[in-house]
Order: sequence, then structure tokens, then C-alpha cells
Amino acid sequence: MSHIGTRIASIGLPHCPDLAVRAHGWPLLAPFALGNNTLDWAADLPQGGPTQIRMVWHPGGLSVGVRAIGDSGLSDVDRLFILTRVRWMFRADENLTDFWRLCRADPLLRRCAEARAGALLRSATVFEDVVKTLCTTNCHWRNTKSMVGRLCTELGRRCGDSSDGGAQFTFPTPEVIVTANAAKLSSSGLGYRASYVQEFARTVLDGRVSFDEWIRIENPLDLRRKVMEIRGIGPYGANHIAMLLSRYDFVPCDSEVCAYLGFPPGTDPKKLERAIERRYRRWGKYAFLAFKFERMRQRNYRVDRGGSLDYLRAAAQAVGVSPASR
DNA sequence: TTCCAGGGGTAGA
DNA sequence: TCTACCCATGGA
Repeated sequence: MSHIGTRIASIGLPHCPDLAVRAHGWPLLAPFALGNNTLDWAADLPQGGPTQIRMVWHPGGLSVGVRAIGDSGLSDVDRLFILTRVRWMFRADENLTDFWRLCRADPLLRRCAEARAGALLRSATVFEDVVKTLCTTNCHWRNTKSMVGRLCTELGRRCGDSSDGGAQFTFPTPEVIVTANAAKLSSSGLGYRASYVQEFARTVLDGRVSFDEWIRIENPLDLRRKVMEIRGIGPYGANHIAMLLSRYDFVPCDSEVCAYLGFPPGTDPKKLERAIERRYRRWGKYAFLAFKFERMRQRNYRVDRGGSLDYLRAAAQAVGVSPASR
């Protein structure tokens, strides 16, 4: 394991970073490596190139320490790059006070407000989050982890070893994905999704997709429509991407949601959508967060099926439940 | 071997 | 707008 290197900054947050990391599965995907209250990120710095960045926090604390692992001196440009990305990942500018106000009036989610839960970690770029979302469709979560991991090891740049001892690779840029051999991309586990990923990278490079424009869209329905213009992104994917862009109006209807609401597998998605709309109507633009944290209270909830119970312990306890005992 | 998963595209009615 | 069929993959 590399030693801890340059201290970059401490970023204050309006919400709990520990819960932002532990409340969902995103930090388990490359180019992240989750440690004990640490998250390593394989960053591709504009001037310094591949560099491991370590984010550190205390459970219950409201700040994230940021360090660059190794001895390489960082330029001002790289420092600014790192801080901007880390602030984005941890949603440092997000205001969840309205969500917490609703939580305080709710017997189930009252503790979310006390614990300052609600923020969910996202990737360093919107591009990366869209590609990862494409990798969640029609496959097991373990397959998603494998797909994203192989995408990084085969097309990313090697950074060094993470806290768990494994090599870390950066997430491939749109340029690299566009020029990658299509057959190789497919055989790296993406399967039929390879053409979707490659086509998306192409639209990003030629400017047909503008993430700044997505972020500026006010009406969540318009954002949904815009995102669904990407081939491979349907209603589930669009809702998921909207959530990553801090628009929580819609719940991504997947097999988990279906099971949670007590519907049999294969239930008509429109029927599911209506059920969700009825159930979370009073949460308005925070419907997804209400669903997310309500589900976390479920006794057998697991952020990462097949993963460690320790991973979700802090999050589950913070919102008022004992960890799953399966 | 078969089934299924954090779905979605397409053709045809 | 709805339905049927197809799409790779990998673990159980």
C-alpha cells in the first residue's frame, strides 16, 4: 500500500459523508476502492496524469479530508481539478433541508434528518455515471461491478495500489472508449451494451450531448426526456441518471423496487410507476430519497448483495434500524 | 442446463 | 400505444 502523501484540503459538507458513501452501491464500482472510512479514487489529473486520491472522514462527521497518495507534487491546476471533482462527488453544494423537514414529520424517516442522511456519492463526471448506469441494466449487480472494473483495467490508466492492495485504474475517457476496438469492448463483459457505450462516448465528444445543458433543465420531465435520447437509456436509466444529477422526483423502477413494493417479478412497469407515485406523492421532489431510505430500514436490506454487512451497518443504524442478519 | 438480473430497442399490429 | 421478441453476460 502506498503511503499517505500530500494533504490537499478538508471539505466541509452540509450532510454526512459517511452516509453518502455507504447508502448505496456506487462506491463499490471502479475507479473507487472503499476502505475503512476512506475512499480511494483513481483520478486522471489534467497535468499530473494518473494519481490516487484518498478521501477520509469520521463517521458522523461533516467533512471530507482529501489527500494525494504518493510524492508527486501537484500543480494548482490539478489541485483545483481534484477539489472540484470531490465537491461534485460528495454533492457539497446540495441543500437537503427541505427533505429533512419532511423527514422530521415522518415516523419512519425522522432519523434521516438527525443523521443528515440523503446525499449519495456519485462519480467524478456525468459521463462516467451514465456509462455505469448503462452497465446496471439487465444484469446482476455483481456483473455490473465486473463490467465497470474490466472497463477500467482494460481501457483506463494504472494509478497504483489501493488500500485493499489491488491495482487501481482510472475510468476511461470518452476519447479512449470511442477509439477502442468494438469487439474488445464487447468481450470485456459489456456484451450488447458495448455499442451503446461507444455511441454515447461519440455523442459526448462531438458535442451532441451537453451535461451543462442537462443540469440547467428545470423541469424533471424534460430532463428525463433529454436523457432518454441516449440509446440504451430507458425509463429506469433516465430516472437513475436524474437522481445522480440531484433530481429525485422519480424512482428508477428495477426488479428491487418491484420486490420491495410486493409485486411479482415482471410486473408492468407502468403499474409499478403508479404504485410508487401514490406511495411517495407527499414527498414531492424527494420521492426517490424517501423510497431509498425507507427501503434501507427494511430488515433484510443490503446495499451490496453478496457484500459485507459492515458496509451498511453505519448507514442502516443511522436511519434507525439494526443491520440485516441474514 | 436453465434461469434471471439495479432494462431497453425494435418491428409490427 | 401496446405486445412480442431479441439482446450478451455470468453466477446460482
